[in-house]
Amino acid sequence: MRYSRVHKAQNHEKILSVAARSFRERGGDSSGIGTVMKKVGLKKGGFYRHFKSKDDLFVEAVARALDETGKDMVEVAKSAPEDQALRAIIERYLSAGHANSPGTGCVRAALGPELARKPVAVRRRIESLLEAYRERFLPFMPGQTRAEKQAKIRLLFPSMAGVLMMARVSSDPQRREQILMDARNFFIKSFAEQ
Amino acid sequence: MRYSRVHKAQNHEKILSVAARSFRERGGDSSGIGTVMKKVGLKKGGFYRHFKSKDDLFVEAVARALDETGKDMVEVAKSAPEDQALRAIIERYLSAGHANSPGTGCVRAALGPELARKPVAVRRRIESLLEAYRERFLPFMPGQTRAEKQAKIRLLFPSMAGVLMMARVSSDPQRREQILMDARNFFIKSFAEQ
DNA sequence: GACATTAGAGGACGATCGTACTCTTAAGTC
DNA sequence: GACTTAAGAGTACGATCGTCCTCTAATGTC
Repeated sequence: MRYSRVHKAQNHEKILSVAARSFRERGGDSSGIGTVMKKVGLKKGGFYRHFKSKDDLFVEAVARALDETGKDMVEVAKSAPEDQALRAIIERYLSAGHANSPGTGCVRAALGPELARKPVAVRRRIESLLEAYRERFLPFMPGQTRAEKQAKIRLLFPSMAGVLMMARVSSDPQRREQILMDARNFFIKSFAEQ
Repeated sequence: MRYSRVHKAQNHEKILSVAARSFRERGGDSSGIGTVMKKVGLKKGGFYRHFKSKDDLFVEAVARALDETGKDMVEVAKSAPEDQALRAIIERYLSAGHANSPGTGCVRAALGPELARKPVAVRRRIESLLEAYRERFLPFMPGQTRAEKQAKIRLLFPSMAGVLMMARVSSDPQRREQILMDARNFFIKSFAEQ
């Protein structure tokens, strides 16, 4: 039967947030439409009233994830002493908490190679999402020109994502923390000091 | 019918090298046993004469890939002037060629998050493969102690992998090259100079 | 209040998945 | 040369996949 517009909007929200988490936790391929809908509490029959295709959901979920993590990270930066903002960002990104919860963490570290394999049309949409994400961090980056700051962001986040993603491979928590600590020191020294 | 031991060994080789490429190109989930066997020229019926499970093939394929890329990278380092070895490694890793051919490139950048999602037993096997990989690069790393060199390798490769993986998302070759170039400069300055 | 629209259920589509059998027939062993 | 072993084909298993269709009943519109 037909449901109200607000009811639909609520379900749309739920699908998006469940998908954003499920994709990051299991990977896009292992996280089917059926599974996502079931976790929302719906049957898969109604999926296509909300999204044109799975790739469409994927992009929307990535957008949602980037928005959430970006917002969170900016908050962390803002609540730090002004000259410590970037350091706070790095410490948060390379924290044990982030490493232990990919489902609510950075899209790059959870889905990077998968993004690269998507068809060009999808990739272009994702690129612009990433650009918007980077934009948020401009105020916290050192550097003279805007281009200089942008270049640093384009280097810092992917690098940290690589470290985080490989730290997650490690099965030993102690070793994992060691890796993250070394990385924090390195990135703080390279980006946040002077 | 039964085939000879050398015949089996040859097919084993073929399966492994096809899988190593296919996994990196399409991701483990999108690269099924049937597809791999077909590309080898066999039917999937015989697969389990060669491997216990798909995860078993996965680990073996990762081993193969790490061995090949490690060997290649070490060669690059060795054929460079001695004080330029690490620089040569970085330049090769962050080259357009590497970015454009994930199927023959670094496992981290192609399968990173997927590795992190595997069951612990699988992850442990992969960890030790990565350790062996890192071992190869000890001679080319600056640093006083062995621990110091190891720490640098454990930081450098994942970081570069992150950059490479995100560069692959970019649909514009020029932008991609810009990202890689900036990263080369950064990593050379941070690791290969002084 | 009549009427067109639509959210979601339910089910079917053909494909592909990983795994596990049997069967044929040649290889390896003695 | 008789006998055991095993490589690979072939097939079947139950699941799951993304997508599309029909049906229902309530919603939004006039």
